[in-house]
Amino acid sequence: MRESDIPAIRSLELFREMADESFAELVRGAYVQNFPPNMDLILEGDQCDFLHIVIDGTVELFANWSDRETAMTILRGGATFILAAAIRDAPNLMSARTLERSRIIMLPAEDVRLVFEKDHAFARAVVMELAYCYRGVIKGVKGLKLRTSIERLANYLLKSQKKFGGASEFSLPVEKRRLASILGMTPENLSRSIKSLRPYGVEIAGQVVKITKPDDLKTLAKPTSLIDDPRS
Amino acid sequence: MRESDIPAIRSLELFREMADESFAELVRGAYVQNFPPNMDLILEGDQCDFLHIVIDGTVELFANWSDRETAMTILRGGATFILAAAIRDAPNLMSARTLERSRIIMLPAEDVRLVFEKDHAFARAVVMELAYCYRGVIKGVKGLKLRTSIERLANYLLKSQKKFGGASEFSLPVEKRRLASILGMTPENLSRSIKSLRPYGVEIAGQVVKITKPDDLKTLAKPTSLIDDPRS
DNA sequence: CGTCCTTTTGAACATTGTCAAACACTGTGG
DNA sequence: CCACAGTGTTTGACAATGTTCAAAAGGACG
Repeated sequence: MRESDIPAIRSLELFREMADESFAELVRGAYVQNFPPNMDLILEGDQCDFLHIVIDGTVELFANWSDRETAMTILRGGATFILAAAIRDAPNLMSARTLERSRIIMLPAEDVRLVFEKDHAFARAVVMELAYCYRGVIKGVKGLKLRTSIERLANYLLKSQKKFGGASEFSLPVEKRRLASILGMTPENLSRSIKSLRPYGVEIAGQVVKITKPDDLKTLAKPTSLIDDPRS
Repeated sequence: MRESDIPAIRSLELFREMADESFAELVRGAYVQNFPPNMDLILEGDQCDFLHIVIDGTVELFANWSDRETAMTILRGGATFILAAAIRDAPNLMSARTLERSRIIMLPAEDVRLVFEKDHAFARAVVMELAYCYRGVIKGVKGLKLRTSIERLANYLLKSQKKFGGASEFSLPVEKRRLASILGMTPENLSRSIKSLRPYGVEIAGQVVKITKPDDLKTLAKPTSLIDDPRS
């Protein structure tokens, strides 16, 4: 790995508070690598040898069963993946692939477990991160089980809008067919759901989203911090 | 709390390895309480003051949104709940109620965070437990998104059978309408799904399940350790 | 310019949910 | 012990939601 990567890594929440010595130990065995788009990184069921962290780019976590596939989540800079598997030394429950050209850190899972034992600050950061991920998945399940697909889409749009600073026009950060899978529907169904949001001031042309009646959309979406707030 | 509770608590995985001193500190502020059935324990959105652990009985975690409700999971002896919220000092994402008369430990969340800082063995146990819960939820999402309701039911039955030592006849440990909610369907739909499993050797009368053609059922259910194995 | 992939559209179909009513089970109080 | 209320379960008819398949339209890229 390059020397120049180190400051960026160190400034990630997971590593920010830990002792220099422990950080050095972690970094010693680490790889940093660039991957092209659409590259498989890990395979569901494989043993988990490395904790992965996205520095730059986009990674999709997905899962398969019986010839079906579903997108579980999409990760961008700063996100960790397969932390739980690395900690428990258990097989991965999800596969991962890059969607764009991506830069990724790989920390040997064994080093992670070792440093976890020694360094309190790191242990705390790991627990915080894991609890954060857990809560993220719980929110996802609540959305899936309590909302219709149109409601999920409406809330997704409002959340995206917030991420883009509340602008009334922004660009979808994901392909529609992946978005459909994330939201738990087929691409065809997403296409129709988008149309059915038109009376609520949603216009989507290509990747460009325009929300002209945010209050109407919110009335339909009924967002709540207990499902839709990524922090909290 | 009673002195007589202490050995049972100590033997839980979460506390087994920790120092006597730390354990004493945790137990000092703890409550142990019996609750009648159908008692609300915590409410979604509330601040999380106590880590809860089920000693005996049954607890349902559930969530609400917009006049709808869904069962998230059902917990029995030994299970912790709202660990993630306690660790992060964040609002609960789920509500909890007893289903049967239940005995429950409540540890002040602040004590948990304090002892986590001091005691390595406890910190490790917390991370392990959290990673375990995380993986459990991920498996749940995979089931929801990759399987039809009949497939979920089939796998649920096979899992239950395994829990009962593989007996061809056993008794449902949950009310059907709750099971329906756990599996992500309506009670009516569960009732019909049960019928549609009859050709696969499933007979359910009241709470009594009989599985006469396990191989046929498995062919339909296609269970996999990456979704259906509670450990791993 | 053509090829490949995504997106959209339409029509048929399958699955799941809703509503209303009947039925079964449980526990209570007469 | 029985009648009864209350709750959970099942059934039927129907509506809503979501999927599948096929085909056309639109974009990206060599």
